[in-house]
Amino acid sequence: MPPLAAADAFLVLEFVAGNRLVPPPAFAALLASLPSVSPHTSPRLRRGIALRALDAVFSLSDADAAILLRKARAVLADPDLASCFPDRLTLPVARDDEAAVVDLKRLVDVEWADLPPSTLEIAADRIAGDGALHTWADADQDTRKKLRLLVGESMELDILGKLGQGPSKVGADEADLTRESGKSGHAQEGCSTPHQQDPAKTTTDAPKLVTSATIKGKDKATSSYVTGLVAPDNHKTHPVTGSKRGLMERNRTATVYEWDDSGDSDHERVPHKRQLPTYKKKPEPSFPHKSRKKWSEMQEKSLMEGVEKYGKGNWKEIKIAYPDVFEDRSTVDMKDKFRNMERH
DNA sequence: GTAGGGTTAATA
DNA sequence: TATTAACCCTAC
Repeated sequence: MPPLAAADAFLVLEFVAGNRLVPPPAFAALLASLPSVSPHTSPRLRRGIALRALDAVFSLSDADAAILLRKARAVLADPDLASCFPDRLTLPVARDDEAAVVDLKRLVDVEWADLPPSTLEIAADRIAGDGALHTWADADQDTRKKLRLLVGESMELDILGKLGQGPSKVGADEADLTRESGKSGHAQEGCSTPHQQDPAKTTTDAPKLVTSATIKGKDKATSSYVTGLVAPDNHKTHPVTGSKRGLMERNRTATVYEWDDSGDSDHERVPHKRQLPTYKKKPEPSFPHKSRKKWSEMQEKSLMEGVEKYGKGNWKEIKIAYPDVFEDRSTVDMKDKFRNMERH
């Protein structure tokens, strides 16, 4: 895989840094494997790294409350963090150290919950979330093609349906889309959302925190740990609709690995001989097969009608002709069903 | 995108 | 256990 461009590395890092579920070793490995993201940093990225530093302090199981407070105080005293937590996140004054630690943990939880969305999440929201209608309405033919690749046909159907532009405009029906080509496309602008950058800061500043030891050796690292997280399988069809899956849709056949962060601290690694963190395979998800759906009388009747009207084998035309009836049936389903019906 | 063989789950 | 409908896989 070619190395990520710095701007793309920023997007990945900014997203992952703010995800508390990503364990420290995985985050450290990601930092090491990505190209330098300087100077593309953001308040979210700095806050994410700062909160990770505090989480690292609280993860010290063998330290008593006084030690935890001292370490947390050191993190909060870092000048780089002052701008991250202007108001709420200050060392609480409590009756004793243990109570203060509890209070601080609670404040850290609140800060995690209040992290602003990442640039990637904002972009995703614009093409498939709350902002999707506006984006799709403004998109021209070419832009919609790109958007379709990202969200998948079923999501596109949903969005166009809400726009009142029926399902016949989707997919192969390029003629309809062509009629709209006069409009100018703005959707892609969403992908170039300002990165909330602070040009004065660089990521070489932020990692002065607890994670600094893991960041120092990052320049020459080439391992791409994240590539093993999810297996791309987007050439397959959608498990329910039969349509092509979008890049943003969950792939039920993907294998998911979890980082095992037990006893693996980065500073223990030998320079230039980086150790891959161990990982364990997650149990299979609980949906091994698409649940069997019996064909309704309406579906059977419409299928027969469609075959009479459009001819056997023109499953796609029939599906388009009865969008509501065959919403949850793929053309393969329809072919199989008709074959079954023919046997009687 | 479609056809046809194979597999699996539900039902008698 | 046999049958059948629904679903999957692969070649074209």
